[in-house]
Amino acid sequence: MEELIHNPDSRFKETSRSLEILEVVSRLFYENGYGLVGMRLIADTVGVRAATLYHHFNGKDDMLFQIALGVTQTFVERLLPILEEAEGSRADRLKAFVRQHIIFRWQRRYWISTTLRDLRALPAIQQAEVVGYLRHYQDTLRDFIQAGMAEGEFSAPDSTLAGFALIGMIHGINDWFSPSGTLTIEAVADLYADMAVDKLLSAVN
Amino acid sequence: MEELIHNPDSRFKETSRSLEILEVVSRLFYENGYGLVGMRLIADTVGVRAATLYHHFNGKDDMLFQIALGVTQTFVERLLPILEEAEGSRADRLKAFVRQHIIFRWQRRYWISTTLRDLRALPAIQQAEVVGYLRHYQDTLRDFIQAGMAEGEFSAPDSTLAGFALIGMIHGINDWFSPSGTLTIEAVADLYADMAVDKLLSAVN
DNA sequence: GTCTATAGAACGATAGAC
DNA sequence: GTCTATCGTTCTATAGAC
Repeated sequence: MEELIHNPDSRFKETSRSLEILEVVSRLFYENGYGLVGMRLIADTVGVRAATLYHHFNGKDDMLFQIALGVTQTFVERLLPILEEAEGSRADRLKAFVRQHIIFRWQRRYWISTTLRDLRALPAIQQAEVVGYLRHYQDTLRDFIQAGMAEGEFSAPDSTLAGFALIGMIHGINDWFSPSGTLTIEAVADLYADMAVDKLLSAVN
Repeated sequence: MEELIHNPDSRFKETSRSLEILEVVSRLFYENGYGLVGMRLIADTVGVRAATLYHHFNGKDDMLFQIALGVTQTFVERLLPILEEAEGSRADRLKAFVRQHIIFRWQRRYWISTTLRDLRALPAIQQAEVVGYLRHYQDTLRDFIQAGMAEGEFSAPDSTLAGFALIGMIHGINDWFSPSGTLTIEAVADLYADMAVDKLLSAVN
């Protein structure tokens, strides 16, 4: 298994030990599910005693919240701007976004899967903060597709549904992709970007 | 919340009390996650004492296994045949399958989400039995798309990737759909079937 | 920052009566 | 088929030493 890129979110820059722990925790949550992972298992895997974890985090749910908020904020701050800042036509920019989105999701799959799967275990106010970023992402993509439809570059029966269809395609990849298969994640990203823009949203036919 | 259709799987036909309990359990697992749902919470929600549950099931993991196997078997037995038995062209049959697939997934969303999210909590041999049905589903859809490409009715850069893209679109719906929105699940099913067949897999452009 | 020790509650599961 | 009672374990979290 390749190394996962460390989260460069500035919230962690002065406490890299916390980030190291969260890398371990996110993988344990991913593999076992939040509710089945105990503080003792986390401590054993990190290589400390359980009590030590409470020096770095307020509790198990605080770990989950930092994982969910960290990866969601980072996604919105680093990936969404591609839609406006990439080179070329609207179709070109959407393809660039889809490609980077897929690669990001694979690199951060432990954080992302944990977020989407176990978010409901958090208190409502913390859920709402994360969901706010997710909704902003959905809305931004819908508006981008809507604008492309108005300009005649995209075609879809409904911009909201087309946005969700595209998101669904992308989100499903981590459920089946394996780096030991015939395609790299970069190759999958390229083919999906083509399917999404040249087929699903095509205005040609 | 509307009533969910009862699972007609014959495994439950002589013990409908078990099925009633699993309807409650699947919703608790869906809302809280398998690991965070205790036998006492299940018993309280069903309206019995915790010990009573062990008359119907071997344990909590047995409940999860019956949910996962039941809904997966039922899907394969009832939905996959639509691909061959529906009326019309290959494109027509795929549209019918997509529509029924989406409606089925919404009706059985507690069972299905629990299955896909918490399957890894089961012993490996039980996981494998469920995964066998899921792989059969993926393979059948891939072969159907492949055949349609050979006949010139479908077009895609890769039949396996196109199959996963379609599955991803469909599976994502339950993450955002709400019956209180502007579209019914049947309307979403129709629009997605059109997007999948006339756009994503279109051979026209 | 990490440790030992432990509190207090909740966990899955079982025995045996009715 | 459901109950009462309970066993032994594990859980999250804290207090306080180093």
